Amino acid sequence: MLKLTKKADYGLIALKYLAERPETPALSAKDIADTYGIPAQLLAKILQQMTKKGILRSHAGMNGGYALARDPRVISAYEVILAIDGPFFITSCTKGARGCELTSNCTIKEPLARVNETIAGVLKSISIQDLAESEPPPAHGSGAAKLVSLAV
Amino acid sequence: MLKLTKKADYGLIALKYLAERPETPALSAKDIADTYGIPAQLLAKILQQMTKKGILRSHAGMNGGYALARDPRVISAYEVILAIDGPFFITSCTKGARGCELTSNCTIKEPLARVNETIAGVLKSISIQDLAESEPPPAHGSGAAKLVSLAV
DNA sequence: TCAGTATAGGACTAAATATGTCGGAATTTC
DNA sequence: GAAATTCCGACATATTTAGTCCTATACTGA
Ligand code: SF4
Ligand code: SF4
Repeated sequence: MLKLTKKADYGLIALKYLAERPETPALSAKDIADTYGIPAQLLAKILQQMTKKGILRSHAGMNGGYALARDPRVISAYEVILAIDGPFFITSCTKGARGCELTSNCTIKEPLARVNETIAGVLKSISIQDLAESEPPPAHGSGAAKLVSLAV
Repeated sequence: MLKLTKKADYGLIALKYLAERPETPALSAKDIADTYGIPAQLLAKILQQMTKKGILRSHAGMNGGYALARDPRVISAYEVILAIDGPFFITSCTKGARGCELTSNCTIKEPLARVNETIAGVLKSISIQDLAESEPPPAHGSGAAKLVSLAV
């Protein structure tokens, strides 16, 4: 419940890895997978999905691989999760077609939709750059503090 | 991914329903389940779990049922989710025993732990009372605005 | 005291989702 | 042309979620 999929997790790891190596022209899925012990074929698919969504650039052939398509500061965690796992909803109802049958008479749908927006906002406020920068565990509040407004 | 379980959903619905009827001494699981078309036995278990965690009071026998154990203002959505679905973690690693094998050399674990705390904070800031009050869809920002500090 | 109503809880099944694998085709470099 | 690599769909497996069944226990009121 309310858990990130490993695919999204893997995707974030890979992006962070790429963000930390801006000089390298490209890294193959296998390279990254081996570094972290992630199943190579699975990671390959994840990178492909991100490529389709414009987060990565890909290049086939020898010395090919993937590179960030944009500055890591303008790639949000939200965007990554969206690319890998599809639309982001904490409830089952908003999930397009076969949602929840209670949708019509459910009374907590609206409040939860706002919670959903808030969490999405949190995720949107985090960039790949933020992940890459937080290498040294900050003593206390060293990172940039962000304010998220929540209306319930 | 990052989706609330239906059990937590059902639990919140039931609590809201109870919060809106402070005068009634108790409502049975069946009553609530029938009102919303939720599987009765499933809801019963959910209510039992919340009773064990001290969110509800229960009473067997005729005219028995469940009632809020505390003021709805001091029951948070976080607490409810915790009672129903167990410890709240968006990542697999922090999940006690059989987590993720990457835990040792994973570089995004720490940042994600902070995201986890932020989301938990959002959930903690929402009370059952908030859910019950938001009945009339507010025009815009009618609800109490809350600020959540996020350090990445 | 007994019948009816309700909670309590274990064991189980079924459905859905997440995770990982296989096999092959297309692309690029050397 | 051979090796490295992305690309893509179909498949298989594992885990989680959702829901059911059955039985025991507790309380109420006639
Ligand atoms: S309709 Fe209500 S119960 Fe169904 S998924 Fe949406 S919020 Fe949850
Ligand atoms: S260790 Fe890293 S990859 Fe594994 S679950 Fe935690 S954050 Fe995700």
